[in-house]
Amino acid sequence: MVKHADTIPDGENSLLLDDQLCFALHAAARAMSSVYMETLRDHGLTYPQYLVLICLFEEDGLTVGQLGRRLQLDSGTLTPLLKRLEIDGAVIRRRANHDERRVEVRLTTKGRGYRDVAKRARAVVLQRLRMTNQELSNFRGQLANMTERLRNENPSDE
Amino acid sequence: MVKHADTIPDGENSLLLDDQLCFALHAAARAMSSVYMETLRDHGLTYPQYLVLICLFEEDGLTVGQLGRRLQLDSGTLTPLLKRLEIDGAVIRRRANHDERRVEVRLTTKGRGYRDVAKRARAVVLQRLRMTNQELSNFRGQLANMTERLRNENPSDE
DNA sequence: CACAATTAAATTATTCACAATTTAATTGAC
DNA sequence: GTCAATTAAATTGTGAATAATTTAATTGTG
Repeated sequence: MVKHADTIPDGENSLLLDDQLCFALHAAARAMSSVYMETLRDHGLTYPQYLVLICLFEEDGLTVGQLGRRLQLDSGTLTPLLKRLEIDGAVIRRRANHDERRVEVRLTTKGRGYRDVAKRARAVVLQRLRMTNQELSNFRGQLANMTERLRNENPSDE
Repeated sequence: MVKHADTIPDGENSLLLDDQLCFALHAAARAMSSVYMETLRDHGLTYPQYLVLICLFEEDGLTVGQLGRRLQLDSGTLTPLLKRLEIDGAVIRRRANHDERRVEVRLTTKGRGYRDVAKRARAVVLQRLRMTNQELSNFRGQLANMTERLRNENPSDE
């Protein structure tokens, strides 16, 4: 008897690329990054740098650790990225007075100026997406929900 | 008169991190990769290598270019990745007879053996997600739809 | 046939992601 | 107050993503 389960895309066992949620997610994330880069590259910024900047627009003077918890990135990623932003003149890194282990990151005038670049980059993305605020919000919620479940070691009963 | 539009998360102009679809997407993609890695790392595989392998499970003997079109990756990413898979003994790369510019990638017995690892990795993800096949399929469709719109240079009327 | 244009893959360089280790500052137990 | 434990960031090493360039094979035009 030859089983041909492998050729039946049943959802549970399929390994077909087009059935993979993970591939769709991976592709979407890279497409999103790519669209942001169209605008950002003219200003010498990268997409992860954009994410760091909007964190600082929201609250300036965060430490490396606070940025890392917010963005889910560790110092191995952030330290060199922040050094590049400092060389560019967008931020200043300074050891905290009260605890010299901490490094505080502050926007310069040039750094605050990137706020307009960020808004323009975002506008391009929104124009392409053509989604209503409601749709955007829903989709974002679904993604956040999924992320939370993926991060949850014990799915309810293990 | 002081405008305070910046502090009102209106969806259109907000630069708050939690309002960013892009960040939710970025975080979800990394969380997904992380869960796959939990299983894959025990076998010395990475997540992008997993994606290449399931392409080859679906159709063996693809060329570098065909893999690239399927996964949206160029030779700068694929060549070193495939060399690592070859060193691992999972695939063999061979110039095509009829056109020596092409490099065909074929699974070895060891490579085909990773099919079980791939299924197990996928099972862990599905268990965490706790989504029905219908939900998975819908979500995948939404992501693919979004990717297509992001890739589309001219959104209908430019 | 000869030679320009095209195609396929590889290479080089920059940046990001992440694991593992190291260094330095701070805290806590005694 | 001393010293172990903890915390914060930096460093090191590997792999991946992408742009730009290079090399080699093939195709097409004359």
